[in-house]
Amino acid sequence: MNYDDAKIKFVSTWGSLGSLWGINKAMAQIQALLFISTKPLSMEDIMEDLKISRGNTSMNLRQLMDWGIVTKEIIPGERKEYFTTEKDVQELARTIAKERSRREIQPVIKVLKEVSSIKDDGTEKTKELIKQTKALHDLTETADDMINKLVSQKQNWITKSLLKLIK
Amino acid sequence: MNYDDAKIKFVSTWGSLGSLWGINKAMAQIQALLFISTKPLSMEDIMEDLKISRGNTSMNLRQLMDWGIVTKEIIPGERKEYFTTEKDVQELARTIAKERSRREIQPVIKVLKEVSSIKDDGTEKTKELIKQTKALHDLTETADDMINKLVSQKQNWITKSLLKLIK
DNA sequence: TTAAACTTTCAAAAATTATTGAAAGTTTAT
DNA sequence: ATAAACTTTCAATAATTTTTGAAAGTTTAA
Repeated sequence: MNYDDAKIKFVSTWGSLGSLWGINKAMAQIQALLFISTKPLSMEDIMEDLKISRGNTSMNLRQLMDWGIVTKEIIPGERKEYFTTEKDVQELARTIAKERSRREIQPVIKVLKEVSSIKDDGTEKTKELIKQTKALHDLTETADDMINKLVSQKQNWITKSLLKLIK
Repeated sequence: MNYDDAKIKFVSTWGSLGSLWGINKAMAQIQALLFISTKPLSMEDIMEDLKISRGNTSMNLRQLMDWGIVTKEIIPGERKEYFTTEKDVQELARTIAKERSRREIQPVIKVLKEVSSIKDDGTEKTKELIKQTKALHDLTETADDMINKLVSQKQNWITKSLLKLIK
């Protein structure tokens, strides 16, 4: 496989993985493109490479900046804006995990807490609802905590030794 | 909040969380309904409760069974089929993590391995592609491993002590 | 202040994904 | 073998999400 094929394969695979971390295809592809680029890219560059419209590029770049994954790079003397993505995978993972937690997991935890706190009226179905949503609440909270803590270890050694521990 | 409101809130929240674990709304809602039900439910019951069509119910129940989360329950003397879901959250999480890994993460790991193994032709861009996809490959593999291992601990104490370790 | 270079916005169109419902299929009882 | 009770399938439709492209907006240079 040559460079161009590998690049296309990587960008499209990473794009389709977007759903896994809750973003759309174009957004994931733009990030992928920046991730393997040796230099900042302009909107032109991205549109051309991914064959997507200017509007689409603009909107998705904005979202990526909202996520804190992509930053605008001002190149002195240049009129155009250039973009780069976080190049360190650990840091990237940390940012994504944090954002997903904030955007999606926290609100669910809140609802689960609410629902599992309703008054026990003594009926079997109420008892079951409370019991099951409480269990889900605990699990979700623990998992969220763990992901955030693991992923925020900047040094990799802790992760590695943890992995050994649980093997 | 009374039982009915709590139930509706839980089912719809869990449904919208479907995207987080990669399944559609109806599928997640059916699972939610079964999760808090004190007894197995028939297709009729589910259709009526969620106000969805017979076809939709049938297809999504099938998918839930494919995931290994829902099982058919035969009730002696009854003609209808009844359904239940895994009631233990730890086991549920284990099953979901395993399936997602198999369906989505493994194929990506495979592509990352492929792409990061292309021949280094000495150019800067090729070096960058190889370096970055390799880093992503390692991260993805480690994360996948970790999630699977953590989640497959049936006893909760390990999880708890791990959490303490990394706090 | 003007105009060129560039970016953002957003209504409309296209693409994708989910849902319906009725016909076809299956199982069970008699 | 028949019919009733039930489930599955799938083409058509509906809902949702993504993308486009052109007009409006912004910034910079002269």
